[in-house]
Amino acid sequence: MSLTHTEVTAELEPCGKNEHPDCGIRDVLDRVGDKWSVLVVVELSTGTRRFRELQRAIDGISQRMLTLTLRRLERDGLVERTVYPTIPPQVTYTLTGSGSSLTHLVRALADWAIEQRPAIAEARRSYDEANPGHTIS
Amino acid sequence: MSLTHTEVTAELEPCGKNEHPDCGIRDVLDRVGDKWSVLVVVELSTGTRRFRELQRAIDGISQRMLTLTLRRLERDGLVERTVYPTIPPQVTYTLTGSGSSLTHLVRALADWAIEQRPAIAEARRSYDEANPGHTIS
DNA sequence: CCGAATCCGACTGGATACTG
DNA sequence: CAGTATCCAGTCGGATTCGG
Repeated sequence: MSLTHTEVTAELEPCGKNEHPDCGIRDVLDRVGDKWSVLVVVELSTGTRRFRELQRAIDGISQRMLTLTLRRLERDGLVERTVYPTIPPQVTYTLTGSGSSLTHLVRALADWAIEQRPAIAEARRSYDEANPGHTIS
Repeated sequence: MSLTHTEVTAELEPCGKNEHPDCGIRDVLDRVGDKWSVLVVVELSTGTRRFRELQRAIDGISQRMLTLTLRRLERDGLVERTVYPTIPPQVTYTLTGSGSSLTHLVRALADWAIEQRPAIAEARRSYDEANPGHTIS
């Protein structure tokens, strides 16, 4: 549960450097940074959900993306998939230990986003005002 | 600096729900989840950098992506851009207050990634072994 | 050195239809 | 219900070229 921040941070820097093209953290962070993965993890942080429940809860996700996201999370051992051979079939998803450890970070990130949102919105507004027609976003 | 986790977390859940399509946090998290943004922030967490320094430090980034990433970060008020009208031109980038507050989260995320990497790698291995030819990634 | 602009292939992801 | 498969428009991002 405790994230043991100590000493591990020392290994952080070389990850983006030339001398070490890809230390394998990239693909892990990609999972975290994924648009839908975060929302799925947040939704599952409350408890076990079925496929349709997730789709209804997460606005705008297609069944294709939900399937892919869940498969990837399952592959990474963050989500456990349980199939009940009933008719109609019933499948439930729940966070594993690794998955719920991620929840705290996701929440911290969301808190940060909520906290910084006004400042960021204002920064964007003034930037766009100072640079009209500057296509970035 | 303190992230005030209290009470803010309560507003987290509705963000992905149907009743609230997009509460504006999405685009903020998109910035965090961006592949290059994270690396740029990490690199700048050490101190001020010039354009070419960043490009050399971050392996694999094209000048186009570096420019776009820096512009977006600047637009969001996370990075400050300073131009020295010398010849040849010199431009430096440095994290703002908001930017460095993000650093801690990014580090926590990187720590988590490093910590979970072995488990995730093993989970992927066993998953791929159990599901051969199952194109996901 | 620090970019902007254009081209273009590759991948993403939504819509739809179909299976068990 | 819980997926899989196919199609296809939109986007991302690398390579290249040019300018200040």
